[in-house]
Amino acid sequence: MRIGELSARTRTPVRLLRYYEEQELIASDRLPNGYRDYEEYVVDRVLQVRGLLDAGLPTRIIKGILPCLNTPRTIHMPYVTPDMVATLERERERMAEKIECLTKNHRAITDYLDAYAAMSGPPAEVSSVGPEAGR
DNA sequence: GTTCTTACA
DNA sequence: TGTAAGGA
Repeated sequence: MRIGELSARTRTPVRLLRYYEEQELIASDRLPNGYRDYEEYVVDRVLQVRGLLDAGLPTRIIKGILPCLNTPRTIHMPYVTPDMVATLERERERMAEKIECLTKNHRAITDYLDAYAAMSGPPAEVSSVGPEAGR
């Protein structure tokens, strides 16, 4: 598939897809006309990269550990260096902290919403507010 | 109409 | 990253 389709299927700006390729996070072949041609698996690859990026990992790190995260989770011992293991452990810890923070804020919002619902009456009152309200 | 590279705000 | 320029 060409870059436009990959962009649509991953909801990722074309600009970013080219950037990921520049950072060697994804690969592509070239069509006779010079257009990029992507394999089907790249769709999942892009989604995974975005997930990692969202988790706070820099593209630099992702480039290094991506091979370890490929599915099926085949561990290529020959290429796993102590350095990579250390990086993975460090990132895992960072993610755990982020999850804690998110969980905390998720609770705060949930509590607020519950309190608001309790003082503003039955859900039926508020359910009339929205994109389709008043029609 | 879609994509490409390069470069600047 | 967004966006524009100038081509193919």
